[in-house]
Amino acid sequence: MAGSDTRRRILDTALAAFGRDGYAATSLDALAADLGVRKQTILYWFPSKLDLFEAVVDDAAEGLADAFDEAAAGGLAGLDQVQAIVDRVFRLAVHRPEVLGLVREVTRPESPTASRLGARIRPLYDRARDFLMREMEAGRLRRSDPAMLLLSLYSAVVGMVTELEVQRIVGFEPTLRSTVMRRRELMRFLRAALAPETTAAS
Amino acid sequence: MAGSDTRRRILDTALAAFGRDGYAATSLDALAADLGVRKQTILYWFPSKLDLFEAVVDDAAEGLADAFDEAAAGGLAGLDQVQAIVDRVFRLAVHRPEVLGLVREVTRPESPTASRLGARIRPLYDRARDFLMREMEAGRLRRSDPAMLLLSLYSAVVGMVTELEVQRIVGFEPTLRSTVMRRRELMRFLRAALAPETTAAS
DNA sequence: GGCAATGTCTACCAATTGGTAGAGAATTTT
DNA sequence: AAAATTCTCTACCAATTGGTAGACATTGCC
Repeated sequence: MAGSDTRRRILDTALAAFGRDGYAATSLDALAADLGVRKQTILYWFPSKLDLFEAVVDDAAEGLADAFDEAAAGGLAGLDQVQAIVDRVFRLAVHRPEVLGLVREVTRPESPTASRLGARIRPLYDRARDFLMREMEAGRLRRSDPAMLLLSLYSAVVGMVTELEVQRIVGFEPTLRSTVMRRRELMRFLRAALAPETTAAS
Repeated sequence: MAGSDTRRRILDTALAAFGRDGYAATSLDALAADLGVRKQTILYWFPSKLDLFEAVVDDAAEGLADAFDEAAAGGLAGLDQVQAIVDRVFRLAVHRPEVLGLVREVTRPESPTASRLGARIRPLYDRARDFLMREMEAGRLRRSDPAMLLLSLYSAVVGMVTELEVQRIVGFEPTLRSTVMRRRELMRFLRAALAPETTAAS
């Protein structure tokens, strides 16, 4: 059983490293040093660096799917459901920022595994789109192209969560408090954009 | 004069490579091959890879600043000004996607040059914040924390523009038409979020 | 023409990279 | 206890990395 524990530890450490530094900037030697183990142990569990990366991507996708499932389990509707998902993603981002870093890493044009993550994410995407369409149909969300809307949501959320460094660059140090404020601001933003028009349409 | 032309070509090619593949995944040899030149020529113009990267960052920041200046030159107000900037950034993203790829690259936590870009971007940031505050004051934009709002805007715009690959992953191939639609969708989003409340305040 | 400066090149180099081969513990199975 | 399996290790390796030293060509200047 010690073996599969090693495997688990490798996956976790690799996720952190790939998510933080990117694929190219992460060397197996450095990873092994972090783990207190030799590089060859990593190559025993994963035949190559790319295989390891793919396993990490699968693992991260699973984590994301779980987070969504959890947020969707409450059976909420409309903006409340959106809020629950945003909350959940933020929680994930706070205590495992590497996951979203990895998403960012894998969604670059040259990524050899973009299609892999795509396949893993696709079901989530379809579910989310169905949800949005249903809610629009029911008049609980403003009507618009759900695919486009999802991209907007994705960009806003991942952007907001991932680009913490921008915050630092621009002068204010990210604290727990400021993170909470960011989430609140994002929700204001989303509410304003998603709420069905209550008065006259323009 | 052939010399400074080489320098210019190196900067352009390096910007494309760093923006597309990231710093670590870009080798000087590959860059040199792209340029039809030897690596040592690059090292003649820029003493080290990191120096080259910093020069590229400066160059990109300058390009961004120019784009903003151009968009701000019209002297528009409120949402019209926001729209002009979004339009301009989109145009930049369409014909030089590497610039925003580089922004993404440089805004990761481990980036050795985050502070560099920060210093270059800071004036733009201050100007934008002043603009937002003025417009809120004048009642032309919904009132909220301008710093937070700027981060939201930044995330939404860069996210939307940069994460083209997500679009691909999720199934629809980015075309010029779809890019235009994305911009329109983003503007709807922003208008909804930024427009001053015309009816009762909550 | 001689000369200095500029710019690109060839020839290397030490360090690091991902990866192979296989020895040697430790554990499980028989 | 012997044998087989599982796991981690040492010892290498070829290729690539960023970078140095210095030769060679080209240009403009006197």
